[in-house]
Amino acid sequence: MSSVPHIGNTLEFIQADVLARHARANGKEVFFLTGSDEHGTKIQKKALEEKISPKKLVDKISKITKDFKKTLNLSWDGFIRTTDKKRHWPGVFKMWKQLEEAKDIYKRTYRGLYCSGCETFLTDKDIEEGKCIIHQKEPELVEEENYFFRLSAYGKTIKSKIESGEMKVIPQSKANEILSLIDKGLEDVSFSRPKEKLSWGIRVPGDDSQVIYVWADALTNYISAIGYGRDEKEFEKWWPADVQVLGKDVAKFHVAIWPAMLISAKLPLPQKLFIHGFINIEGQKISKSLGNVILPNDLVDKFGTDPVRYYFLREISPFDDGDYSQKRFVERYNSDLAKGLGNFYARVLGLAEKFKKIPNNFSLMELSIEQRIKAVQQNIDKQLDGFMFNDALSEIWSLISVGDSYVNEQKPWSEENGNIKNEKTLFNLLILLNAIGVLVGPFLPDTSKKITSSVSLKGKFIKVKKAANLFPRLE
RNA sequence: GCCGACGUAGCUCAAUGGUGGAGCAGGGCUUUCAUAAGGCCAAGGUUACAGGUUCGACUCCUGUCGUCGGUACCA
Repeated sequence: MSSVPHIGNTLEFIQADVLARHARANGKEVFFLTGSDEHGTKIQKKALEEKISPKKLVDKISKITKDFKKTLNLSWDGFIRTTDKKRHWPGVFKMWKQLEEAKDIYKRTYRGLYCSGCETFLTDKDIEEGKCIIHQKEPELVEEENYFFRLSAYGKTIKSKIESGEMKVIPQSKANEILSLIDKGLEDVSFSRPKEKLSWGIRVPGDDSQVIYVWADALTNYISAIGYGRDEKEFEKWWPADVQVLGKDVAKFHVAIWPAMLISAKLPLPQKLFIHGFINIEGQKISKSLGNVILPNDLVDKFGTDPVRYYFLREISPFDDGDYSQKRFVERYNSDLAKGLGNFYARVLGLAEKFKKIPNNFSLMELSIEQRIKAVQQNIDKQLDGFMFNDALSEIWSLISVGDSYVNEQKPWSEENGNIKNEKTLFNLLILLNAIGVLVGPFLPDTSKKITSSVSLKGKFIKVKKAANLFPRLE
């Protein structure tokens, strides 16, 4: 990333975090990795514009990105920077060597139309009537020596891995886009640049005049971070990844180049690639020129971490582009969080606090409620397996409706019921509330903690302690 | 241009070829334990449009219109 991540870039952090927390809750050992790609032309250019060194620039961006861990309450286990010479570079060198050994790296003259304004080679769509669209200048024919990666050799294999489900690409529509590219035939890709053109990067092993092109460098982060090239035991423990979460803009690189590199290096492929869409703001694309960029911190300061997580998981469709709208946010917040979960919490605990002692006796459990909780649990597993964060959440919310209806039916505030009946009602409500608190954990970690620590199921009697309103209503 | 996806209630989205559903918003009724919260009920649709296949089409086929992607060195 060449600038500070906005809410569009942070969606995947939240999604990946839910997957990691959910897997941990199911007893799996998890390594949740993220990081920042810090090399490449864009960084070099941006640094020049800001009149600071590339190192200073990436330090700044990386620090801000790392702060999201706290802002968004993320649970990553590792954060890799591609400028990290100790942890990342050995993996890149090893990968390069493997590709060379497989004879998939070769030197070739690249001939292209170069625009000195853009400081890059132009493609057909950058050129109109022989001139660069941006600079209205005729590009010059430039030749340079590059190392190339034999991507063309791997199209067929990648296709079969996708079609057989060995590497699942979700959603299918994105898989199809790549498959049609493969059918047209993949071309070899340039994997290095002369250092005069691009100095900010990792030098090609054994050839000091060339710098490794950003994709070859950056994609390797997934394995360098977990030990490839420096701690093989650790690497084998974690690779292959169960899932990689990525944005649609980088789908092509992850679904074509990355698997090709892995196959060439004789490494297993990630099992799933989940590709999310983009976020619009009030129906418009995020763009600096429109000035509609929203930073995650702005939202969190205003609404809190869990509500922000909730909105993006519940309101944004996991596979298509989504929209952030202030109005929708407030609607969601009030209906689901304040009047839904927050009110249910206050309602149940308020009732419970009026009773001196609620026996902690599971024989009081209503079968229908118990079964409903179990069903929701299973459905969440299923929904998250398919990355349907929104549907998983509405499963949990259906339990709140069950609870609210149950309160209305049983009227546990009425003394006419007698103590025994009311105790049973409260027992069921507290079990239900606690279950909701647990289930909501991967999505809303803070809220989960607040709920579960309000209900203590340890002794002979249930102890309750009502905290402040979870989600004060917004006007 | 070529390839592909999509178009369903005001909004966000569901519906193996077999009576088009849910949540939210808006409307009515109702409860009082709770954050002027909860519950219940009704309403809301020519499934973009026009044809076709079929006993039967949101679903399959063709065309039109509209929206959005992909079209390789843009993190």
